[in-house]
Amino acid sequence: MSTRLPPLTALRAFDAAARHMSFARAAEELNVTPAALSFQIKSLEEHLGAPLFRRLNRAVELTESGRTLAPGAADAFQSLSTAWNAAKRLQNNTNLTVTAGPGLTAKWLAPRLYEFARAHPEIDLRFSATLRMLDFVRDEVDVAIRFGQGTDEGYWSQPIRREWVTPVMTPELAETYTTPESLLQAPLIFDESINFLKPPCDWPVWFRTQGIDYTPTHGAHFSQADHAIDAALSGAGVALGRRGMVNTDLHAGRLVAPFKTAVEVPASFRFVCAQGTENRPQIKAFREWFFAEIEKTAYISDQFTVIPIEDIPPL
Amino acid sequence: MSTRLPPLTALRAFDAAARHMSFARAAEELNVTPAALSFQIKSLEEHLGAPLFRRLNRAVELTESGRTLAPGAADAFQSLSTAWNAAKRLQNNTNLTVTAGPGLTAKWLAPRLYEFARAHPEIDLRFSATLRMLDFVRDEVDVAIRFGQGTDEGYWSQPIRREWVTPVMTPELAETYTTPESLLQAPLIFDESINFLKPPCDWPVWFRTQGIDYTPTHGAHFSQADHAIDAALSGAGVALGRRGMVNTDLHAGRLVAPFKTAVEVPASFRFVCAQGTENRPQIKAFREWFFAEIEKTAYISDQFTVIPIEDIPPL
DNA sequence: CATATCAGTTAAATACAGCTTAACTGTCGC
DNA sequence: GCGACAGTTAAGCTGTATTTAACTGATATG
Repeated sequence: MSTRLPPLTALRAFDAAARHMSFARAAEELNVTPAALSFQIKSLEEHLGAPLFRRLNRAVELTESGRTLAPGAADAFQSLSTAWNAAKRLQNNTNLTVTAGPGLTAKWLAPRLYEFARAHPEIDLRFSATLRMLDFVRDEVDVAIRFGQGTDEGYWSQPIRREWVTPVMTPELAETYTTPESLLQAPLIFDESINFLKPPCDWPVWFRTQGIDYTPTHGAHFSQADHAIDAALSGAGVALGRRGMVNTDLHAGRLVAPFKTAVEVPASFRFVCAQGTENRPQIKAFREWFFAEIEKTAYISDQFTVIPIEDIPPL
Repeated sequence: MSTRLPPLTALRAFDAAARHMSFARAAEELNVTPAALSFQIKSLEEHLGAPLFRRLNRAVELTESGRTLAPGAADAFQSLSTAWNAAKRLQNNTNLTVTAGPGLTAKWLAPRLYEFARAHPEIDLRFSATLRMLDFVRDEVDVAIRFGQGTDEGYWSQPIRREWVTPVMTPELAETYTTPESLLQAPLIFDESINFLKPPCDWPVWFRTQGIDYTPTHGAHFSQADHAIDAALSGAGVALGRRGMVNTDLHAGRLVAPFKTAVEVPASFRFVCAQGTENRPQIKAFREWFFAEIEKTAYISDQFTVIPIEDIPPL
């Protein structure tokens, strides 16, 4: 049990030697002479009471003891290294790495990147577009914009206003499809990126708000929200657009939402960062800019009657 | 990235301080004076460029940097410690820890413990009865006797002869239930510990080998094999006994298996240890004793017609 | 077959990290 | 106000870790 640990530098030397399977290369990695490394390994072997390496002609190989120790040692130094880097990163107030889903990154963050850079030239902003749930330390990320029904326990989290979906299309298409009923003839575009929601939030649900019982079967399906919006932008059809994904295009007039009923999505975006980091200069700057930027297109939401999904009558 | 790590002793001091939330207790743990610990922390903070602890009146608390570093450091030293202990354990040739399921431990290993101890007085044998799949390093175990359909890739593994099941009961009950058909009236005992097998290996399957279509619904159910055998031993009914669990009692005559048909179980016991440890003195001694002991009751298997489960005709 | 080279070891000298003792600061509880 | 407590600081010592330089023994090369 409480067998005290051997000298840590010796363990680090062993780790390097085991990873490289060469004392010479290990010595190089640690910026010491091969002699020093040889001593370290020898000292460790004395502490253990058994050899860790079998010295062969021009190579070394691990003994059973070495093979037992090596993986744990590698893990340990890996873990120390990431943790230390993460702590170092906190010292840096000019870098900021933000992760968000591919859709939001493409449709909301990327188009505004230039504007943020102009407002905060001292901050080097980076994006990491992934859906993977994240570990701020391991993934070297400072801020996450997450969408879903999850909770953010253990993190600092600020909800962004509620999401809704409503049909969107190019202004040209809007001249043809002027009533909800006319959409029954329209080419519909499906965004599967929010299929995981319960209750679902799809075309049949929106049609129900119009008193229409219709489950469309044909149309283009996209696994990512931004691709669905891009298809709508190209005039390919009518998409059920999520607020966060389409407000930029609605604001610019590239898309229109002719029907003034929207379905509230039973999930929301949250601005998430590690507890206690919310006031680091670059995170605070980004957070304030981010929420101010959202407010700029808030007026769009006011144009809609947003119906909570549970208030929609089944047909 | 390649930010070199700070002095490792300082990191260890930080780990201890963060775990205890007290420099004094950390110093005690590391067998150094509080002054030394204070210097270590200070040195680490200089390397980092930021404080790790906030010094309060009579306590310390972690800063954000400290909170970022602490979990990784704790993991790292934990990992080092287990790996080191595992390597140390390899030096010890007098201890042997064996893990097996509760059933085998109770019905096979425990009754033979005394015999092994007499044959190998120099070896201190310990049992760890658990079903959990194991990590030899983390769980401080040398040998595992595992039952199942799994593979043992990455380990040294030796299969034990095939398992089968056949009805067993006390000699007294055997006077009443002399034919397979008579079992339809017998109180049956169910061992649910092998319910996970596919295809299943239960009463209906054994009855099919006798041309009987019978799915019993009543009877005592046990989640562990040894409890089912204990029930049979007490005369409470007829159990479907697994070879490994009942051969000791059959050999001793405490149980009898009047019907000479057994169903081969589609899974087997394996003797498993870490690669390269199979010839450590105590493991080799145990292994040889173990397989020799099994051979002693091998004659029992010869008394049965063992039918592979896939050869049993469906009814 | 001699020779250069490569990987690791050993010896002796040295530098410095890390430790200790001892005295000090500030706070809390009595 | 006093003593106890938690952590800090200063000065000096100890021993670990490192370097230089020479050595071993195996392998490749001309």
